[in-house]
Amino acid sequence: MQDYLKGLNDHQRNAVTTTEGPLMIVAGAGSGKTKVLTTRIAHLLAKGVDAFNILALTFTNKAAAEMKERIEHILGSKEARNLYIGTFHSVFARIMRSEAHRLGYPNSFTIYDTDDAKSVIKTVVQELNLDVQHYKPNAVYNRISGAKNALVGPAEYNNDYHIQQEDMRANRPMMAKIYAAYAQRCFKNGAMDFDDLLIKMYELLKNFPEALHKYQHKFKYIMIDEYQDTNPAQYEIIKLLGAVHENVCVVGDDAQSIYSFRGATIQNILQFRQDYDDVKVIKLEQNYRSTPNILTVANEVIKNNKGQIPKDLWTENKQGDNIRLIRTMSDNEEGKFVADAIQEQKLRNHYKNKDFAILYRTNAQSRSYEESLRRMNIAYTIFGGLSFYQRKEIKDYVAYLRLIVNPKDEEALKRIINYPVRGIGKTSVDKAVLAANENNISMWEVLENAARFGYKAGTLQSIEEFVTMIRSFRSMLDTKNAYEIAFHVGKQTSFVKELFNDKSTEGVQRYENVQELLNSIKEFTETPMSEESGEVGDKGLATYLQQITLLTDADQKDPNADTVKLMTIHAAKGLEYPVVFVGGLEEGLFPSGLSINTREELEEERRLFYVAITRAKGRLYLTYANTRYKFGSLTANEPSRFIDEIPQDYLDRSFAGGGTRNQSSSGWANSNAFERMKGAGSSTGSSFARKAEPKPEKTFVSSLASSNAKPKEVAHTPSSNFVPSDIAELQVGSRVEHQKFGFGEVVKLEGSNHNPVATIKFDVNGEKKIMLNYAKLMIQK
DNA sequence: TCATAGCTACTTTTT
DNA sequence: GTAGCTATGA
Repeated sequence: MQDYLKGLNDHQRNAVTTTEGPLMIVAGAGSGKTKVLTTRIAHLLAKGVDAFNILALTFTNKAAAEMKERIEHILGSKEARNLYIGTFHSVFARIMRSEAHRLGYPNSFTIYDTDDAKSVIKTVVQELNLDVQHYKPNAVYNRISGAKNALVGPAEYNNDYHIQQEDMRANRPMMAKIYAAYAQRCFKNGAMDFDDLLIKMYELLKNFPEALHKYQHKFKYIMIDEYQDTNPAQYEIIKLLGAVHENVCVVGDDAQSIYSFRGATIQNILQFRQDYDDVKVIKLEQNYRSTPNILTVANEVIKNNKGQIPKDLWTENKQGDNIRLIRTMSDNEEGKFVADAIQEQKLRNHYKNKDFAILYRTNAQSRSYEESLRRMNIAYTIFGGLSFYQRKEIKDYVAYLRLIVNPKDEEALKRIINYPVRGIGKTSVDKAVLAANENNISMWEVLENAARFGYKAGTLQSIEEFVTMIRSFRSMLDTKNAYEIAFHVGKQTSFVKELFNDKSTEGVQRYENVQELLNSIKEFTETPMSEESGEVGDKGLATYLQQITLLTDADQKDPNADTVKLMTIHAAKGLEYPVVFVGGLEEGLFPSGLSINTREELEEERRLFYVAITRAKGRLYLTYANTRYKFGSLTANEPSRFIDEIPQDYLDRSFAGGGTRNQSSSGWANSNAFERMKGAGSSTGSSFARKAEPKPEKTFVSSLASSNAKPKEVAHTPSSNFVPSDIAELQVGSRVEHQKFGFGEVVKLEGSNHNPVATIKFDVNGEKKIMLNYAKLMIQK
């Protein structure tokens, strides 16, 4: 037997050596899924299969990179670099680089990220003379994305009775029009959004038999990781690609399906068994990761979901500690508790920073942990949130590069045409966009022929200079690599110099970021790629741009650094840590208040909780806070319903509420004087700020400033026991306290369930309409 | 045409 | 709390 097969259990080995025919591996959490996948690929290669004939699709770039590395390690060779391995999006983007022309796109097409896409949507909504407030880019984008992931094109969208009914009910009758206009605009811009990468791939295979034939025969072996998170578009593509050889191997766990908001459907698992003959199913049920305690809790929690694929996850690991459940008074104390616990565990059990992960439902929650960790001098890394490439200065720079590669890219053009300021303002830009639409040409073409469109002499000259400059950059495309061009652009345009001259802290940071960007481009041009280097523009700008758009924040940070890792649960999928903290176990946050309206949504939240629990190898801490700042205002929260689903014998409950005395009680004496000053002009001089603000002077200044700016409003300082009440209990006639406006009486309740509005007559500030979703009100009892 | 200040609306999760 | 938009004055 080959060495690499020795460390596998029977089921795993079976999965690895079953190379021919459709195969479904149902892999429970921690059952060695990645190991099986990588070994299976290594096995194929060892058997003599050509790396060029293997396609492996993963969910993240990180997973792909890790897999490659492991395969190389098993084989001890560089053969793995020739594998087609990556995310659906990146693999298809790579293929599209040489096939897009068949669909009428330039092969140098641009990939629009979510921001670009929303910006285009906004533009088309405005051009259709619709209200952007009503057709919010965010909502429209999600709707269109949903359609695309289900392979519903603009025409079908428009003709589908149910879809139309839905839009009517949502009072968005123009959705189909917007969808069509958006798709057309992207096409005109020579751009694909994330979803297009899938859709266009599908169209390519569906409508171009030569292309289908080519890739069907190229990819003799197909493997798909995280299969439970694939959507119908991905499913159909795989079905087409795998139709000839039928060597399709999918690996997934229905209990870990957490991306239905992105169109993923567990249906794909059921469908798979129907679409192929003789699907072999192998279950991996032995867990190698977690203690029995953690596993039991996870199993018990997920039992509350209906219709799981029957699975019996077990382990031989030794018992371990109970799960710890900690209640704190506030999000800040939650952060403090976690930092303290990390410190304690490091001392007591000799853990390193990298043994800890802090997981949460929303990115916004990272703040309190960050502060506490920083205060305790514990090194940490946050994954997620704003990616490096989403920073303004980087997007600006990249926009130049994008425009050079693809002048039709209107988003890029609009971004930089007047950055740095060159006298082509909003009016001139609007005019160019209009002219482009009227003549059905790109905005760039309008600029190239600006003289024909009646610009004033001064503007015309600016435009011509701009066009000349971009053209000169473009002339470098064929002869220079990405770095050379990027460097040249930075030198020729003055915005880098402007950044350099900005000596503010942010300015320095921005300049450093730009330098980092250049470094990354340099690195890109110097890293060797696969043997297929004959492909179009390997070290060219286009390839570079494609790569960075598909890179997420998580891909840019070192997962092996000795730091505490902070990330959302979504981002933690596939990872494991000796000690895991799951924070914010509160109703409305986890499960999210936006996902408790249907059974399906709630079950997905529960699966998310399952994923969170099963990240832990040895110790698991669950925390929740009684109060938490949301949108900058304080809210009170109930503990999450998921806590009740945990068998209570497995839980050690405790309360971490100490250490705040100096902030609330012994601060009274000092604060009274401070309060009197701060509350000057307030009708409620007796009030006291209960907030444990680390910087009182900030509160002082801002409240002073606001009372100066708005003399009409009398400042109010919330009572010491101010905790917002549940708005559901609000009635006409209720006596309330508002954090800003003071005391008053509810005169009227109106608005929808989702957005209730109360009219309140305040004692000193008069009648005001208050949006209850955002306001902080305490009902007086 | 441009820079700034102040206001508003919003926050799930991600390729 | 903050990004992004609008109104304002230069």
